Amino acid sequence: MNIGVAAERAGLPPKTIRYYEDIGLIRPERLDNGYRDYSGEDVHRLRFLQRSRSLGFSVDECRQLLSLYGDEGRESAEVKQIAQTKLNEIERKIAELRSLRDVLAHLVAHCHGDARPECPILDELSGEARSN
Amino acid sequence: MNIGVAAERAGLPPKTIRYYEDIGLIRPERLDNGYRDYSGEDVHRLRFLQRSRSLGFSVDECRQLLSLYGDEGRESAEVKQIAQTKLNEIERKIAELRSLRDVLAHLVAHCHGDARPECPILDELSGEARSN
DNA sequence: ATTGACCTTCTAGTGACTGGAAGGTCTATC
DNA sequence: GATAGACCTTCCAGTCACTAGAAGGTCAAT
Repeated sequence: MNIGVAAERAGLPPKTIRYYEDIGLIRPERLDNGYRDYSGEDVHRLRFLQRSRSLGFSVDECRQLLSLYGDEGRESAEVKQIAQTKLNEIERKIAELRSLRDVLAHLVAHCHGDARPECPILDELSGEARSN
Repeated sequence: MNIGVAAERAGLPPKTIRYYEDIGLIRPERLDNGYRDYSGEDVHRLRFLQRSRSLGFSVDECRQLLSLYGDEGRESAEVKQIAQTKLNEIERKIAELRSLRDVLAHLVAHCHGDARPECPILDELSGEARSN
């Protein structure tokens, strides 16, 4: 099938699929006219990629996962390790964003937000914060 | 003062400071030997940038904030608007990451993580998930 | 024959830096 | 005066994961 159909089935834009080919994630057949020809298995792999990317795995992690997926002799421990590491990363990002949010929420709450120039947000950013 | 000293005082790498100059965020004087010469005020602006970047504002938002900071006739409402928008973005990102985390944590919890190849994580990514 | 939708490759741009190369300058020491 | 080392300069390229756009080829239907 053509890239447009494969794209729709995989839930990925054609441009992204060509990019994935560039970086060696998939190798579809080619027709005589030069068009890429995707098999059902190719679409399967593309969906795998779409799902793992949307779960926050990097392209390189997706490459590893895809290779493990195709490896009959894999050990699930290896997959779990990758997922656990990603989970830890996500936890760290959440914690970081939460503390950002707290600081920002505090600043926003203390700014009048009117026509006057006085602004605790700018004061804080400039390092001239009056305590609270 | 030289860029190295300014960098240390602002908490930014020299490379980043040169980049900020490239994109027009600061314009230090130049000495006869071609070296950049940072004033106390320059360092102040750099610290402002360091702080606002670390709070999650994009460089363009920092540019706006910096311009508001230097504008005597600003209205704090405008600053508050920028910060509130950023706050909303951060909230959205947190929510998104939390749902990612939940999915991933669920998968990790259900993977044996041993020497066998069976793996619910891969099953899910491939779309062959057995319910739970 | 022509239209329009599809496909191809290629180049370049995104954001916010970061690394490295090649070379100039300053300060201190020998 | 020579040299070493730490600093400074500019410029180019790379990061990540695409995405936009240009120029052109192919296909199916009218």
